[in-house]
Amino acid sequence: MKNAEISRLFQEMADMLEFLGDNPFRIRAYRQAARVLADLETPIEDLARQGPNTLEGIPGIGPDLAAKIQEYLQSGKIAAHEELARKVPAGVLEVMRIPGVGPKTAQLLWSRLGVDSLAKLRAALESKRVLELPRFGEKKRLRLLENLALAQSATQRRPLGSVLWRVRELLAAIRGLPQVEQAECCGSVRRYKETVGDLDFLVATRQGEQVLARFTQLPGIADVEAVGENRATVFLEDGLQVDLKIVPPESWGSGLQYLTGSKAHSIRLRKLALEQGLKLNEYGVWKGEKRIAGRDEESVYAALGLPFIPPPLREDWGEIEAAQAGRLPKLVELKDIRGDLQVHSTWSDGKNTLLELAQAAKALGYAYLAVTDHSQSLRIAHGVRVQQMKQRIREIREINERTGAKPYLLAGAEVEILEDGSLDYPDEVLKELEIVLVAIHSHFGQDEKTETRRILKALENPYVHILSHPTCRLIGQRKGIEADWQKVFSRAKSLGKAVEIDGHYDRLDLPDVRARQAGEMGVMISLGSDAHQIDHLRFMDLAVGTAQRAWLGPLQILNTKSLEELLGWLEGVRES
DNA sequence: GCCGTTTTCGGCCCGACTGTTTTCAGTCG
Repeated sequence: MKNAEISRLFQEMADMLEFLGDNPFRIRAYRQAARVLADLETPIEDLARQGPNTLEGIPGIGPDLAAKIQEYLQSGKIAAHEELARKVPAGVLEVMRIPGVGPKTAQLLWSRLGVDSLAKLRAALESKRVLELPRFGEKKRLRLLENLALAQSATQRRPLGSVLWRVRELLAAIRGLPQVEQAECCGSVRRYKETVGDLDFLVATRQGEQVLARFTQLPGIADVEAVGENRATVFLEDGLQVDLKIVPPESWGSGLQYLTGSKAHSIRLRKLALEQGLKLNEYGVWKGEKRIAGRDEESVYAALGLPFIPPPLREDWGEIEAAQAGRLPKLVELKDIRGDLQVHSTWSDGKNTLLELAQAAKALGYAYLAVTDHSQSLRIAHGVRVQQMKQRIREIREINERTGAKPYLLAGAEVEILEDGSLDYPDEVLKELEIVLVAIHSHFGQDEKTETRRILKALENPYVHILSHPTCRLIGQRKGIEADWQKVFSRAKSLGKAVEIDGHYDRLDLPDVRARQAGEMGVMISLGSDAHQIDHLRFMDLAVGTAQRAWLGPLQILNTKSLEELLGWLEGVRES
């Protein structure tokens, strides 16, 4: 799939055109096309095969860019990209990525001081030669030096789950400030996007300046980048950027909408407003000078003739059209979840005993919990040996008796899919288990055909219920395996089996786009926290958020079923 | 460069903050 490659080339072309001072709307067109390509679920080469009209049918792709995509697919390059690369020194693009350096500054630094790398930028800043440039003073010099250091340490987007505890802490601190009427964390966190670039907090208050002054003093804040009347930008000790935006209480809803984004979604809304003779900004929906909505988010959408669109859908992935047509999905919510279908105990690599897990699950109000310890060949995780299995199942039953099966522990396993697609337990063991997950933890490097065959073989074992963390990607660390997902999902569908969204913070696997594809094909989706200790059970929240981003409703999710329904489903899989 | 039940040409989302200015350019979200 070449979508990401072409998207990156268009992005670079936009950067280079910007550096050269080209038409800003042309630049925007390249960025828009880059975004659309990156979000596309279908391989662009499949669409290209259906003829030129199909490519031009993609919003944001016109005749020119369609031709460039074809050119890349045929020749592996885009002549216009190479043409631009000849005019723009390679290192200039990374200089432009330093916060505070835009195209104009980069152009100035390059043409006057020959800056075409981060090393030369540092030298120019440290030697103070930059002060010769127009609109360049000492403050700006120091700020850029600081940003350069920060950029080189921590500007990567991080997994959502790795910042959530920080979000809760900060939100509590902000809500605790005097004069704060309402506060929320917005941005990609509120949309449950799998990675987070920065944190965006919104506060409703009439005393913005006082709130901002206190906010910048909160513990853990290492550096204050900017503070005005209405917003502040700070950095935490680990380099994470945090923005806080102030709106008056009557603008709380429009402020939420604005700060939650996504940018693409907001731009669509603003255009929609203009078409209706209205204006949308963070302070409200306006008819001339008069604010006609903004107190809450529902009113903002209503003023534009739309039902409320839940934040996880706000990506311009068709949610606005669906809203206009009255076809927004009813999304699964955390409160619909009756149990967790992937957890690990001390029988393998988990930190808590079966009993502790049962008690923690009870506190969450779960009706059931599938204990899915690793199978024997996963030595690193102390996989359960065949000869231990009888004893383990006996202990699970004992605990069910002790607790009155509240919650009911299902005897399960996360069974290794071996290199050739065979499973790590013999069928005699599998059939003793009430729920069988299968997963890949090794031999990731196989080609797409081999990997697909491997997964299908595992799925076809009659005792298997669920394909766990299917792509095996680790966010920011491992790309994941190549497989023909269309084939995998279609086989899962015909076998009546489920695929999982693993909510563990570094997995979120299936990813949103793939989960949406599976859901559209009618495959049952199972949610698991993949908890290895009791406080990881809350990763279910991330699994649900990802399911929402995949447009999934409660009926498509296996663990919204009651215990009886679930047991019936599990048996049904084996009978068919 | 894209797009169009107002348009095939003339538009293209909107506002805040900083630093260096003396009214605003550049950058960012």
